[in-house]
Order: sequence, then structure tokens, then C-alpha cells
Amino acid sequence: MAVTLADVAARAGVSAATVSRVLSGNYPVAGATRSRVLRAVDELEYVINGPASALAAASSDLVGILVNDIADPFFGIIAGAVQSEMNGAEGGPGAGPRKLAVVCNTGGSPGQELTYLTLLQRQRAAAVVLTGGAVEDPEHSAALEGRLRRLAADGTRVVLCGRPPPRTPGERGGRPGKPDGASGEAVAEAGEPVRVRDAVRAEEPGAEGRRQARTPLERRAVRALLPEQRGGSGEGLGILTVAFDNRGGARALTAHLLALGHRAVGYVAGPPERTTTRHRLEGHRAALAAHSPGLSAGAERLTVHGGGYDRGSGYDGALELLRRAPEVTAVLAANDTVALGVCAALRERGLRVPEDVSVAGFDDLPFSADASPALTTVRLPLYEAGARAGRLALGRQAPPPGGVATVRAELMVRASTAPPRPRTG
Amino acid sequence: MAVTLADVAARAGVSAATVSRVLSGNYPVAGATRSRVLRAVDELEYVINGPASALAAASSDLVGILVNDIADPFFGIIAGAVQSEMNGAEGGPGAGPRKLAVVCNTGGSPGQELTYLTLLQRQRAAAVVLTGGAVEDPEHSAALEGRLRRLAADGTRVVLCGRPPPRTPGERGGRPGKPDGASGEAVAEAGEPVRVRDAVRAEEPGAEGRRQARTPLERRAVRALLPEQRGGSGEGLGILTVAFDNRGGARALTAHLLALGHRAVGYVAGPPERTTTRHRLEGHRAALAAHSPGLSAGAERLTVHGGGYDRGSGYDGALELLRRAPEVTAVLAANDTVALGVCAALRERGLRVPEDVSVAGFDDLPFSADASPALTTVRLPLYEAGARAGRLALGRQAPPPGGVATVRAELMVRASTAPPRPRTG
DNA sequence: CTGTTAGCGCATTCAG
DNA sequence: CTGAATGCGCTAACAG
Repeated sequence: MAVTLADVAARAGVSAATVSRVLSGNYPVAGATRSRVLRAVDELEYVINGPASALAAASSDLVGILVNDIADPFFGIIAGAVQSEMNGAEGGPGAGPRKLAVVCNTGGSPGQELTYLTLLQRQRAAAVVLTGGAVEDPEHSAALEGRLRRLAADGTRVVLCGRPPPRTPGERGGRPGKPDGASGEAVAEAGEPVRVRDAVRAEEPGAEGRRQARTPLERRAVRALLPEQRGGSGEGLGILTVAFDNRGGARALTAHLLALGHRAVGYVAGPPERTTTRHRLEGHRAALAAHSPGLSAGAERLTVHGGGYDRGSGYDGALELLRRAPEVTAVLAANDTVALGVCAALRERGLRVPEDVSVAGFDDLPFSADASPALTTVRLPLYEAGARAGRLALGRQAPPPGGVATVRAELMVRASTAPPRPRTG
Repeated sequence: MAVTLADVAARAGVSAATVSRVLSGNYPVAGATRSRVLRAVDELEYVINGPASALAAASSDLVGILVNDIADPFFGIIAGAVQSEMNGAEGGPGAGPRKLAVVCNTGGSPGQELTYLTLLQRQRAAAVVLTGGAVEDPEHSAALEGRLRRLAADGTRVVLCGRPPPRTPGERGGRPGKPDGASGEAVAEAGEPVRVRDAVRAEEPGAEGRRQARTPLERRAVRALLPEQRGGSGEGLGILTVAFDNRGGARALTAHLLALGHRAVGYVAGPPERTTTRHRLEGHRAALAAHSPGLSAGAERLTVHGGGYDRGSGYDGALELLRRAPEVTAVLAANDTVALGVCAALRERGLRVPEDVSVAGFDDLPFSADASPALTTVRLPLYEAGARAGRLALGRQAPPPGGVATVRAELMVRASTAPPRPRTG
């Protein structure tokens, strides 16, 4: 507790300034002096005082990752990817995490989300990454955008991963419910979707610790420049987005079921207020509509909203769906976890998957391939998306055009879907 | 970025000290003044400067949670529980997380673990919680204990969850491999295991913000006192432990299989260097030995070590086991995830579970009950253990006697285990 | 109850 | 290349 820079300086017979310089390593120091200092640091077991350092330098190495549910591998995979991006590629010998990447569990609560953002703002976090779908409550959206705007203004990099970009002011008065639209995401979808693997690295791999805008004055100058470069889709707020193609994925999934011959397709959706829920549902309905107007008309009745993205919601939702529409021959679930719950409910009702009812999930979490039957689902490149978000948060990769990168979704056809059995009744 | 306490003070027409007082809330301030200040804070969108505050107060509200694999629900559940404990029960109006509980993903790497601890130490974290099994490398153990000791000495609370307590100096020269011993954990196991649900709360629910050792002088005094109260099992280092009864759980599981009639029981274990692996294996062998010396003798050949606690290790391990000992009628897995991999390999070899081979997991993660067949496993009260660890980290619950609380493991018999089929050959 | 006064430990100016 | 001096923004002691 007690040992400070001054102690180290005294032991090494140098000034505190010199110790500071060898520790931060961004300033020339004589080799002999340097090693003397390093030895003193070691002998005294000196550990830098983060708060003091952050105060003096007006910067911190904290990076916050907000997740809706830390016990859900969906978020775990993304968070792990972001975090791994903070560590590797630092070059230096014995390099470890230069950044303290920390994940904060909001439990899906808007309030907690804001609270964590405040806490992170207090710490002057270098970046924050928000993962997963957002809650579409106007009041909360406004509060959230305000926080994010201020964070960005303070120089904190803000990256959204798996969440649509905030609407730019001009785009206000959204149209939740309309199957398609002109939001930022739609724009990205329309264009050539950016694929993570093809992404161009902004810097050469070996380039380490390039000093950029280090002094307070330089920093200020950079900030002053930012407004000039502003584009659309949240980029104007300095917010970058890695979005998932939830609509496209759901569309492909439903199309797959229709192609198999299913006509009564139930949907056990997530909580209605989340963007992810809405987008997947929209994709589903779009596929229905594309097939025939009749299917589209009945969709409402065949949709059940669960209270969450958990197994219980799938279980309950499936029972409700069966009660409401016993004729369903296929059930789409909000995600893989929900799909497992659906399967459980179905089995309990004596229905076999896929012989009696086909079931499909979303996300392709690791366990999905191992479920039995193996789950037909939509693969989202969670890890790659998280890694990309991490790189953007670190400024290690050039922002995508428009500030939004949309990541592809891939249909994974496995054993849980099959043609409907011929009607015997 | 620019707005500081002084700005708020100026706007509210009070001194900076007063603003600080209303914000920290631990000092009497006149109602009128308070609301004036609050309004100014609001209008200016003022956000406290964490580093400055931490520096001045010589304390921080950061709590670190170290996990081996953030994508593994085992850790997600524990981490979520710890985190939720940081938020709730704070009493105050509009209360959110007073503590910034953050989870750090070590990826199971000892180096990363140390690095994160250093980072947390830099930030003068209020507490750190280390979850999951430790790596039993003497060199790393020494380094780790050194870090933890220093952290504890700095006033950071250190809590281990799902990891055995560090050996007290006198207990050095451990006996990895011996089926039983006199380590700290064994002591705890021998005594009445502390059950989380019955745990007594240290404080009344309503008691908020009781000031303890607030001034630097008082703080110093308390720290000086600590050495006097030292007990055993890491308590001497100020380290508290919530341990899992891995040995007992594995013992019960193996006993279950033996009772069903199995005699050739394979074991697809985790990485050999981890404490969790060793303890579960020891429990398994103990049950074998208790049944008959003959079984114990053959155990070595029936044990395969995987590279991790993931599905792939289970898959590979099972294939190796089948090659080495095709006669197995039951397979125990390192954990549920590994068990899923084992099942997959078995099925691929045309073996049915449980008709041809019984399979059992460990942990009882949420998906285990949904697997088909539903997995027989050992339930570990992950959430409760994490919550308890969180409370200990906050000092909200009295430390268990000896500094170690062992949490019960419960056998969950489901569909993946059955009697061996009568030998037809 | 409130204002004034000192630092907390470090990074960064400026002089050497 | 190095040392001395200044202040980051806040909290805590001290007087009123």
C-alpha cells in the first residue's frame, strides 16, 4: 500500500520523474538508469497507483463490455472475443493485457445498463462495448443515447455489437413493427454486407505503441476535429456498430421450413421490447409474405412471445403455442436456448422432433450441434464479431463505412427439421 | 470532460466540499443546499471523476472477478451471482451498483491470471474473487500466492470460489496424487459442511453504509490489527474461500454407477494440472477403492485426461477411452460439457446412451437436464456459492470458521445412467 | 451545517 | 538524458 513512485526513486537514486518515464516506456532513458529503476521496482514490489496515474494522465486503460446475461454463452463468446483482442498483438515481451477489459452484467435491465455506463464514465473508460439487443423503450433509448453521446464526447470509444446503431437525429420517429424500413441497419443490409474475415486491418501487425495524441493539448485538438468527420447511423455520435443480420437469418430459416413443405409454422419469440426479437420476427414474416399472403395473415396467431431468451420461456411458449394452434408442424424459436425448451415441451406432450414437429433455433451456440436431435439453426459469427468490436474499440481497425458493419448469418441445417409428416387425419 | 466539482460548486453557489458531501452522502447537509447542488449536477451533467476520487479517498469501488472461461456457463453463473450481490440490498433510493463488479477472463492461463491481478491491484480494487480450479504448478502457485498476499495486505478482500484455499506455510510440500490428505479443504470437508442456504447474515438487512475505519488513520490501525487474528487455510493471508465438494460429489457419482452394477467405469478427466480435475478424480478413485481393491487397481488404465473442460476434449477422450478399453459400460466425464462430447463420440460409434454405455457429467449446468438423454450429474450450487463469495467480498457476511466454507454437491440421477446390459458375449 | 486548507500519487511541463 | 516544480479533481481534516 505504502510504496510509491517516490520510494522507488529514492531506492534507485533517481528522481520520481525518471521512474515514471521508465515505467511508461514512452520516453528515452539511459540503459543503466532504466535497469537500476527496474530492479528497485522489483525489490520494492512496487505496483503503479492506477487512480493517481489516470488522474494525472487524464486517461485510463479500462474497457467495459456490457452484456445482458453473463451466464448465456451467446454473450460469453462475444465478451471473450472482445477481451482476447485487448491482450494479444501487443508485441512487447511478456506482454499481457495492457487494457483492463471487464465485463459488466446488466441482466437485460435498462436501468442497470445506464448505471454501468455511468460507472464506466466515472472511471473515464477508454472504451465501452455494448452487446446484444437493446430495449426499445423511447424513454430509455433517449437516456441511453444521451449517456453514449456524452461518453463519446469525453473521448471514450463506443462500440455496439449485435445491436442496431442508434438512429441519427433525422431518422427519429421510428416505425417499430413495420416489416422493413430505412433505418441504419437496413441501409447496411442493402449494401454489400461486410464480412469479418475479409476485413482490412487498419495497421500493420507489428506496429506497436505508436504514440498518438498523447499530450492533453493534442488530445483536445483531436477531439475538436471529430465533428468534421461525422457521417450517419450513429457515426455522428462517434459510435461504431457491428450488427448481426437477424432479419436475413430468420428469413433464411423460415424459407428453409417452407421449402420442406411446412405451412403451419409457429414462432416462440423473445421479449417483444427487444430489437433482436423484432428483427428476427420481421425476417420470419418477410419470408412468409414472400411465399404467400395467406401465411402472412395467420402469422400473428402463431407467434408467442416469451419473457426472455431462456429455456423456460421456450418451454412455456411451446405449451401455449400448442394450446393455441395444435396444428403446427414446425416451431421456430427465439434462439437455441429457447429451442431446447421448446423441444422439452414437445417431447413432454408426446411429440417427436422432427418426426411430428420440426424445431429450429438461432445463434448456433456450441451445445446446439450436440443436442439431440442436433439443432437446425442460424449461425452467427459471435466470436469474429466480438473480436472485430474489440479492435474497433481499441482503434486498431479502421471503422467500417458508415460506421456500421453487418455480419453475415448462415443457415445450419441439421437434424431437428424435416418435412412435415403427411396428414393422416 | 471539462465539468468538475468546482463547476458544480460555482453553479450551486456552495463550496466544492459541500458538493462532495452531498454526492458521497455520508455527511449531513441541509436539505435546501442538497437539492440546489443536485440540480446543478443535473444541469451540468456532471459525472464524478473516479480516478481523482479514488486517489483522494485511497479507495475504489472496483471489484474484480476472475474466471477461466467466460463462455462457459459454469463461470457465467458464478460471476453473475457475485455481480448481483454487488448491486442489490444497497437500500439507498435509486440504488444501482455501488460497486463496479467486473469480470476478467483469464482463459485458464496462469500468466493472464497474474496479469489481471496486477491490473486490479493497480486500480486498488476493493475486492477480487477468483473462481474455478487453480493450476497446480509450484512456480505459479508461489507467484499467485505472493500477489494475493500483497493484495490482501493492501486491504483488498480476496475470495476464492470453487478453488481450494491456499496452503498455509506450515502445510507446504503438498501431496498431489494422494487420494486423501490434511489440506485445508480436507479439514473443511471433514467438519460439518457449511450450507449456503443456512448461512447466517452478518448484518441486519436494513443496515446501510455503516462507517467502518473511514479515516486513513483508522484504516491503518485496522490493518495493523489483522495479523493478530490470523488462523489457518489462507485465512492467515486474509483470504476467504468458498470451496466445492468435488471429491464428495465424484465419490457419490461413482458409487451410484457401482450400485447400478457397473464394474468397468471409464473416466474422461480434465487437464491433469488443475485442482478440480485432481479432486474429482480422487473422489472417483476413493469410491472405487471403497468398493473393492480390484477396481481401484484398474482405474489408471480407464482414465483419460483431456486438454480442457470443453466438448472437444470429451469427444476425443471418449474415442481414446474406447480404443484403450472397449469393455467400459459407463463413462464419467470431467463435467457436463465434456459429457456431451462423450455422448457424441459414443453415438458416433453406434453405442446408445444409456443402453450400451452410461454417461455422467458434473456441475449440472442448465442444459444438462435438456440433453437427451437427460444427464445424470452432480449438482453444484453455483449461483449460491457465487452469491456467498460476493457477500464475503463485500464484507457483508461473517467469514466462515477457518475462512473456508465448503458447499455441498448433490447427485442428480437422470436418464443417462442405467444398469449395464447383461453380457451377451 | 458549511467553507478553507492540504494533500492523495503520478505525468508532465520546464530547466538544466 | 535527467531533476525540480506544477497541478490533475477530489476528499478529509480543520476551523468556523
